[in-house]
Amino acid sequence: MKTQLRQAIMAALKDCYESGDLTSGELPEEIQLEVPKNAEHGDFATNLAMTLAKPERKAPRQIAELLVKRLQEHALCESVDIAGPGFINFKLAAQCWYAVLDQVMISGDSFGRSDVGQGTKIQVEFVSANPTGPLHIGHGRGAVVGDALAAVLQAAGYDVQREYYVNDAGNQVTTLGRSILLRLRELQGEQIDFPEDGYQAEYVTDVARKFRAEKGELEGVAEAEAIEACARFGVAEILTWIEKDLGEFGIHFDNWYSEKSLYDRSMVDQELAKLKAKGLSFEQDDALWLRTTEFGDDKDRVLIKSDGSYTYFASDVAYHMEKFDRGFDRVIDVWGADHHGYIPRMKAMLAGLGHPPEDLEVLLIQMVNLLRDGVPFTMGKRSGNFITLREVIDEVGRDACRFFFLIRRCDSQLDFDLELAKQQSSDNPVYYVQYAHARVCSINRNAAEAGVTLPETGAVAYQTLTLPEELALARLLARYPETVASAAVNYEPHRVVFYLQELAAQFHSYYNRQRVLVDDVDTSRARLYLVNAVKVVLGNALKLLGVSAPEQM
RNA sequence: GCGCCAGUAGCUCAGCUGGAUAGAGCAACGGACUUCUAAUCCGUAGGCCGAGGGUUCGAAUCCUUCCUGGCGCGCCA
Repeated sequence: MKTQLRQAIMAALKDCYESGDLTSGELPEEIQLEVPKNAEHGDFATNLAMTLAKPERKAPRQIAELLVKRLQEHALCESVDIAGPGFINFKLAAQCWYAVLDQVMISGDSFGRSDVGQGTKIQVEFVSANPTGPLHIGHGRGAVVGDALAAVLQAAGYDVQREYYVNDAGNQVTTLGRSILLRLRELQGEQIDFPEDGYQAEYVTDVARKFRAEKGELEGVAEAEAIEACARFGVAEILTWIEKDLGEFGIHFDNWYSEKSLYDRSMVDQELAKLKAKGLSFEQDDALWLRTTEFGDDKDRVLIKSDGSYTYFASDVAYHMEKFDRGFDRVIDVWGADHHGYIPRMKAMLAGLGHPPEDLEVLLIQMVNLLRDGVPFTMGKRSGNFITLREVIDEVGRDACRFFFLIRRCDSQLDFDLELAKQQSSDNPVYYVQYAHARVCSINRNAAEAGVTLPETGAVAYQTLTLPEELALARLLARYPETVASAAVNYEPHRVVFYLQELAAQFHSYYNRQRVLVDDVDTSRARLYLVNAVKVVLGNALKLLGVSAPEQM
């Protein structure tokens, strides 16, 4: 709708210049159109006059009058008026807006899809929690935001892959192995002095118990070998928990990518060799460093430690280079905000290897402060005092939980009070939106009983719908595709959430003000058409967020 | 000390990349169920957009200096 109008204005303006009606000012390259906050001002507005009228700096009525004449030829505009300092308001003809209803009903599930992504191959890597323990609440936020972002990108025409990076190499895995082994020995009756730096939580004992049941006891096996066996078993076991929890949360990955496999395939050494060949790395104090300062980092970073082992950064270099080798045009990493200090070195590494740093976009997810009755939890994996994602889902419910995580811009912190989320579950915004969907379904059931059928096209609607709130609903529906597109381009899935709440609010308001099923058949059918268009959009948007759209509540 | 993110109604937050009189939801107060689901709606009240300066026709939005809160600044992952 906006695009159509913009094109029409541009064409009209061009006409004006070519015919010599307009001489002052310059033809702008693009017209900015805004939706005025106050609907009385019109459906769209532009500060075009401002641009054109310089240096007079006043709204030229002449331009507006010429424009309206041209636009009326296209039957697009009902009126054009000049308002405020340099503003021209375009009030579109009502049928323009009601035409949207047909678009919605014909497109159905695909209404809202666009091609702004132009098939760009993009990877969203998210969660990627270490497989050393169950997912906790903080992972949940990253999981939902990443998943919804991927869905929004898909809807906007990007070619999207969802990936989970499994950190199955490195110290933390060895620590896990050692912890399991100690618990195993404990189960075998040994007195164990459990170390401070081990994983102390209860689940480690569960893994040990399972290991004992499946693999028996580790008699006469060398310490290092035993730890390795426990570690592998533990990682595999915990990954199944993670996958299951995410699955119940409605999240599925296209690919699980093993860090260990990078080493197994010598990928890390290969990439480090490339860096060396480019003269980007150097040796100092028995360690290998990457000269990231050359590309804007604060200090140089270690790739290989003086004891010969690799840093996490080393495998990340290989991992990210490999992503581009796999053909992705752009790569998004969803990280906890506490990792933000890590971004400069990643960008530096990309720049060093000849990739524009913009190809990597890091989405930082701010902390979730978990509360119960206003009292904050302190969380820490090692101490074992943490709330798992599963517990939260079981307590709050999947739909409410997902919606709650998405309701904010991801770069602001989120207070998550379990008791509040539970107690206020009926006041939760998610039910508000779902209820709107259920209400339309209910109307449909009543319509079927009364023999009122849904019109094939919106023709009836155009003639019958005259109320301002009906027009407002149509206009809001028209905004949905651009909402999704802007959410994708800006990597901000929360925009869809706010749109949904607005749509639900307008629908509820309309529902309370006007009956859909009335004595007059034409009116009933026209309104039925309208509310079913609302239902389609509610359903599409909820699906993007991974929240269910119930038929009844 | 340096860096990143935030600061908008009593509380929790939007504000579409510079536009018109800054918006929702909770909480408060007053109303609406013999009518398609009251998990809803309507109304009232609530503001130095953290503070100062700058950029311009125009700033919550951009630049700058402070203040406050959170998080980072390892040969940890």
